[in-house]
Order: sequence, then C-alpha cells, then structure tokens
Amino acid sequence: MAIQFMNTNSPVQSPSFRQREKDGRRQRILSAAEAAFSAGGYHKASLAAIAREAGLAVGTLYLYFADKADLYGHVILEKMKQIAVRFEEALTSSESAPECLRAAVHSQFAFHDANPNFLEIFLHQHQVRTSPLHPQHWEELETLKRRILVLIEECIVHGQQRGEFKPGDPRLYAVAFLGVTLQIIRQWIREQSSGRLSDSADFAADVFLGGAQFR
Amino acid sequence: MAIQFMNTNSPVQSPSFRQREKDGRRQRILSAAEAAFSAGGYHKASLAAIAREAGLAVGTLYLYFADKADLYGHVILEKMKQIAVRFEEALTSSESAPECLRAAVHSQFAFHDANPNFLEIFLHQHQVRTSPLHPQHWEELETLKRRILVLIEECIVHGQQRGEFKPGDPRLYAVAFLGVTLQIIRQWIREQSSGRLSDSADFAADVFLGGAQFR
Amino acid sequence: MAIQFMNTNSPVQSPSFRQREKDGRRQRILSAAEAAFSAGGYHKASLAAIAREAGLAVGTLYLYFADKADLYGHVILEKMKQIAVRFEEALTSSESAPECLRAAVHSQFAFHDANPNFLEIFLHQHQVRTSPLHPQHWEELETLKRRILVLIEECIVHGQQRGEFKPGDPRLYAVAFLGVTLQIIRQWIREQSSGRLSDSADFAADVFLGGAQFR
Amino acid sequence: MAIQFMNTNSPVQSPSFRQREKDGRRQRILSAAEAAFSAGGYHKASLAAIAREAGLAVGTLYLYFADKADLYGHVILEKMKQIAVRFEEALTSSESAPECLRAAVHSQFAFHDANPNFLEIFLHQHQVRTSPLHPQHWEELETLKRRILVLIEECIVHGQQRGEFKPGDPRLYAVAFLGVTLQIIRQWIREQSSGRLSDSADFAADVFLGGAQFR
DNA sequence: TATGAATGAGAGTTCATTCAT
DNA sequence: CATGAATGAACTCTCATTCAT
Repeated sequence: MAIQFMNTNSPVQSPSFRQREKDGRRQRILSAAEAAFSAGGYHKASLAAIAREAGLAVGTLYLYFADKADLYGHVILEKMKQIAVRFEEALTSSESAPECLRAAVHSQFAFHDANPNFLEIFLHQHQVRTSPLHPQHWEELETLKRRILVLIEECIVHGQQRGEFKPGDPRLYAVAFLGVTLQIIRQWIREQSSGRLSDSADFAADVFLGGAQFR
Repeated sequence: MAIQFMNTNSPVQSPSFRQREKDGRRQRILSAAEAAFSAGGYHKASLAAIAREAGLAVGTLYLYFADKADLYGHVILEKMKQIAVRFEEALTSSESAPECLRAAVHSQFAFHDANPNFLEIFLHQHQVRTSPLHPQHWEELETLKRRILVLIEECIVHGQQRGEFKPGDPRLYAVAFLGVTLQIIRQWIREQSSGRLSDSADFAADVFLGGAQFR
Repeated sequence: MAIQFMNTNSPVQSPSFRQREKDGRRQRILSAAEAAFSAGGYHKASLAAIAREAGLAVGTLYLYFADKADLYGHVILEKMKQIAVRFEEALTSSESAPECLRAAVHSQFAFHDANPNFLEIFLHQHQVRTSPLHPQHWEELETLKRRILVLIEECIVHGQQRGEFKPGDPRLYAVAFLGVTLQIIRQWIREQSSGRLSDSADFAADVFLGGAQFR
Repeated sequence: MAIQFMNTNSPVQSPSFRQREKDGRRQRILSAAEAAFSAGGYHKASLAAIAREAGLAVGTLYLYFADKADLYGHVILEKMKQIAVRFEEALTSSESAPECLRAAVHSQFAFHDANPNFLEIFLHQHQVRTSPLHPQHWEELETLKRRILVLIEECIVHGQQRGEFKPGDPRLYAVAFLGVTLQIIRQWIREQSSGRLSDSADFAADVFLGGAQFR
C-alpha cells in the first residue's frame, strides 16, 4: 500500500516537478544562448559554450531544441513576442496617438534596459537575406514584425483621424518611427552611453513627433 | 625605325597593361566577394566560392588581400568611401538645407540601385559589437560613419540658421535622418519591391522633413 | 539475484571500463603518432594519417591533445620519462660506477629495442634550436635531459671518489658518455644491423670506459 | 668602330663576367638558404624568404637548383665536402695519431666557428630516416660521412700500429670519437656559450684520448 | 636569363550533430 | 531523460612549383 501510494503519488507530483525542472532547464538554455549569441553573433557562439554556461551537456540542448538555428529562433521569438505585447499595450494605452507612440518608445527602451543581452541580437535580426533562422521561424518573426508595424500604423491612422497627425501614408510614418527608434538605439550603443537607454526615449519620441522642418 | 619605335614603346605599354590586368583581377575579387558576402553573410561566404566566382585560384586571393577579414574590410570600405563622397557632394549641392538632405537620400538610394549586392552588407555593418573586421578597418569605417553623421549635422545646423529647420539637437536630427532612410531601405527589401529604391527617395525625404505631428 | 547482482555491479564496472577505453584510445593515438613522427618527421606526419592509423576520426585527436605540437610533446615526454627512470635505476644499481654506466647503456639500448619507432624521434629531439615543441614541453624535456646528465655526472664523481675513474671534469665525461652511446645508436641504424641494439651495449660501454690512448 | 669594339669585346668579357655573375648569384642563394635552413629547419624555411634574402626572384632559384630539396642538398654537401677535406688534412698532418685527432677536432670546431649558420644544419643531418634529401644527395652525403669515418679509422689503426692507442675495433673508436665531438658541440650550443667552439676543442680531444677509467 | 603572379593541393583546426551508455 | 565522446565535413591559410612575359 505504502509503496503503491508512493508510486501513484509520485506520478502526481512528478509531472509538475519534472515539468518545472524541465522548464527551468529550457530557460537556462535560452538565457545562456542569448548571452552567447549576443556576445559574438550567431556563428561565433558555440553550442559547447552555451551548454557549459547553462550547466548542461551538449547533447541535452538537442532534447529541447532541434538544432542551433532552432535555438536561435526561439531566443529571438520569445523576446520579440514580449516586445510585440509591450507594443500592443503601449499603443492602446491612451486616446492620444502621440502619447501612445511615446509610451511605445519608453516601453521598448525599458525592455532593452532590462534585457541588455538581447539588444545586439535584436539589432542583428533586422537583416533580411542572410538569416540563419529556419524558414518557419523566419516567417513567424516576419509576422511579428508586420504585426508591430501594423499596430504603429493603426495608431498613426487613429492620430490622423483625431487631427493629431498630418495626413500622409501611415505605413511610411510607421516605418520612419521604427527607423528613428532603432537608429537612436544604435547611436546609444556606439557612444557607450553609461546611462540607461530609457533616458533617450523622450528624445526619440520628440524627434519623430516634431519632425525637422518648419511648416 | 617604326619597328624599333614599337619595340621601345611596348615596354612602355606593358606595365600599364600589367597594372590594368592586376587592377582587373583585384576588382573581380572584390566583386565576387561582395556578391558572396551579400548572399550569405560573412561566415557563410567561403574563400573557395569567392575564388571560383572570380575565376581565380584560392591562393591568388592572398596575393591581393591579407586574409578573409581584410578582404571583407576592403569590400566595405571601398563602397562606404563612395557613399561618403556622395553624401558630401549632395549635402553641399544647394543653399537650401532641405534640398541638400533630399539630394542625399536620392544619391544614396541611387547608389544602392547601382550596387544591389552591397545593400545587404551595408545593412549588416551597422551592427556594433560583433564585426569580423580587423581593428584598423573597423576604426576607419567608424571614422567614415562619423564623418557622414557630422556632414548631416552640419547641414541641419545650416538649415536651422537659415530658419528652414526647427531648433533642437542637430545630432539627434541627424541620427533620425539616417534611421528613417535605413529603415525605408529595409522595408523596401522586405517588400521585395520590384521597382527601384530611388523611387522611394522622395517618400523618405518627405517623411523626415515633414515629421508626423501637427504643430 | 544473480542478474540483479550483475546489474548493480555493472555501473560499478562501467566507469573503469570507460576509463580503460579512454586510456586505450589515448595510447592508440600516441602509438600511431609515434609511428608517424618516426617515419617522416614532425612535418611530414599528418594528423589525418595519424587518425587513420589509430582508427579514429581527426577530430578525436583534439579531445586528447590540444594540437599537433602538443601531441608531439606527449609522444616525446612519455618515452623520455621512461628513459630517465631507467637511467636513474641503472645508475644506482651497483656500487661500482663503471658497472652502473654499463647497466645504463644496456638499459637504454634495451629500451630502444623495445621501442624501435621512438628511436628516430629520440635522435631528432637532440637538435636544439628548431623544435616544434611548445615552450612548456620544451622546458620539461630540457629538464629531463639535464637530469639525465646530472645523474651520469654524479655516477662519474662517485667513481672518481672510489678511484675507479681518473680525475677530470665530470660534466665533460658525462657529455662524452652520452655522445658515444648516441653515435653508436646512429651507426647501428646506418648499418641497418639486423641484430638488436642491445648487442652493441657492451661495445659502447667498453669504448667509453676504455678510452683509446695508452696511458 | 667604337660600337663594334664594344660589341666584340663584350662577348669576350661577357662569358667570364656572366660566369662570375652567375657564380655570385649561386653563392648568394646558397648563403641565404643556409641561413634560412639553419634558423628554422628545412620545413620552416620558405623559398620566398630565401629568394628575398638573396635579392632574387623565386623563379630564379629554379634556374640554379632543381627544387627545394636539391637546394638543401647542395647547402649540405658543399659544406660537408669542406669538412671532409679538413678532416683529411688534419688526419694526415702529423705522424702522431693522437695529434692528428686533436688537429681534426680543432679544424672541425674552427670550421663551425667560421660557419655558425651551418651548425644547426650539420647537427640535423645526422638523422637517418627522415631526410628531405633526394636519394642521390643522400647517397653522396653518406659516402662523405663514410669517408670521414674511414679516415678516422685509418688514423686510429695507424696509432695502434705505433703503439699510441690500445688495441680494439678501430671502427668503434672512430664512432666514439665522432660521438664525443658531436655531443660536445650540442652541449656547447645548449649552454649558449658566448665563447668560441674552438675553445672546447682540447677538452673534446682530451676526453676522447684520455678515456674515463683507470687502467 | 630573370621575373614574380598565379596556382592548387594539402595542411591544421573547429564545431554542429549523433548516439551508445 | 541526460550525457559527452566521437565524428568528419568544411573551413582558412601556406607555399613549392610553374610559366607567360
């Protein structure tokens, strides 16, 4: 009875314990991979180093991810999904479209401050042709990026309807918005700013919202 | 006499012929490398493939470039110098600062239309930490990019002095300008536009110059 | 029960089995390397050939040795340590110094008979300036050779104190002793003697002990 | 007339001049090769470096020597012939056999002092199986070395007949003589002696002639 | 005769992936 | 489920040799 009890009980506890352990390992791998990919790019990062960093054996990585590209894809997608969620939240956070965009920049920059390892990967993945991603991951990533673009676009349309923005192709404005924020991130890295990226958020928002030319 | 004249002349021609042949080979290597680096990124491009593409033996590459990174550096720098020159020309082409910026976008986009293979490399090199470039090449590239940024900045200051641009940190505006144009390039690639990038130049200029928000 | 016993026992055996297997592989590599280095010298020996000879893949070599020079260093050092031990044993095997030297020659020659592949490498490593060895291996090898020289020296001093040897710089006598034995080895190889090197041991000892000139 | 004079004269001068120029080039190549082979061994020495050192083009080397191994062979053989000649001179320089041997050591050591670049090559070539030499060069070298050995042997026989040396296999004594001198050279290099090798000549001769053991 | 650019085979080394334990 | 030793293809780079000039 006791044995049976333990036996039957352990499968009850076991899955959740096992599951938690498994999730923990998975997260450890993803974190280690993020750090490695960030530090030296996709090709310089070796699975041996990632496994070592994660405290696991190389072979174990293959129990959680199909191959190196798959792991890379998951590193990118999991963070990009979070970014997309934050965009969605920020861009619906206010009735005022300019405020939404400002909130979006703040949210994005705060995310990068909290995930510095992901920053380099984030910038890299804006390349187009030469991605190591598997096609399906690439599709998914593109979908995410399209979704973000559409969200910004909708915000801009909303602003135009409210008379907050000038008329003009909202898609172009959305692209410009992303370009400005990305480039300010790059410039921030280049200048080795010791401060937080968040501190530049209002500048980015102001520059986009203000434009350069007098009207 | 005539024969002697030709004989004495032929050594005069010979060096220039040799030189032209040598330059031709060098260019063939650079072109092949550009295509290879563009198609698959630095790491996927193999020297064997580049040599094959250039119609030369692998060892020959090493007569012209010290190693793979050196070749990569030259591919980038030779084009980036051209881009910098074009920027300089465009940004001093008119008294009107907005017109200068517009001209700069046109010039840059026209360059990319003429050098489609370089486009992907151009986008890649905006990454920051993980470059295969040799330190001295990296320095030189950074100097070039700083120079371009300063040129744009000066143009914006000029425009502010002429009352064409609003006041504000010209560095930020310059960064924003680069960000907008870069992102429009990326979007153009992503949409596989069959047209020319130049066709988007005015959009890019308009978006930057116009800003989004009503004033 | 028996089966269970074996099952529980097998994990106990397994590590030692693994260890033996690993040691076996390491030895196979060292043997194959010894043969290859011996046959064609350091540079002509290719890791591909060594791996093939050892029945392993090339990459496997790098699990046991850092690089080619490291492998070469271990091949030399492992045998040289054995030779040094034999010297030490022989040179303290008797009260009579001449008998000790004679025993040392016998021991060394017997070692070479048992390790014919190492003979060429042994002769090669007496070169001085141009060694492919890593600095630390080179240091270790020099230390070993110095130790052997000192052992011989001490034996000669001992013999001089016992009145068995003439007075004179013991270091010089030790160098001469090594020179005579080495050269007899070379001559033996050159003459392709089908017999054993050991058969020449007494000649070598006699020549050194006897000297040439009448007194 | 003047032109004819020069024309007819130049063929007269030319062959000897050409010949001298040619000999000079050949010597320059041999010297450069000797330095290069000495500094890094056969494999580390590159023909490009040798040509550069000699102030000639790589292709030119092939006008004077068939290939790298051939050049190496000539470097060795030309010096070894000189050494053999010196041995012959020294070993017939006196009626006293011990004096002849002493003179031989002095002559050989003086040669090495005058040709320091050759020293490392000289030591290397005592290897047996793994020589890059072409078979015919190897044969020639072996013949030279045999001849030297025979010369020493004859000197020893002569000394035995004169009662200067003990009886015993003269071949063995000759081998021992070479071994002692070689090993003293090695030891001298190892100790980085700043003095001249010649200064050790009498030690070498004494050790060989004196032997170690009392009689 | 002298040149040196071009060649390309071959080297050492790395590392994503597999699979027996 | 986890391990990590073994794999071997693929890479960059070197250099002896050739040959058109």
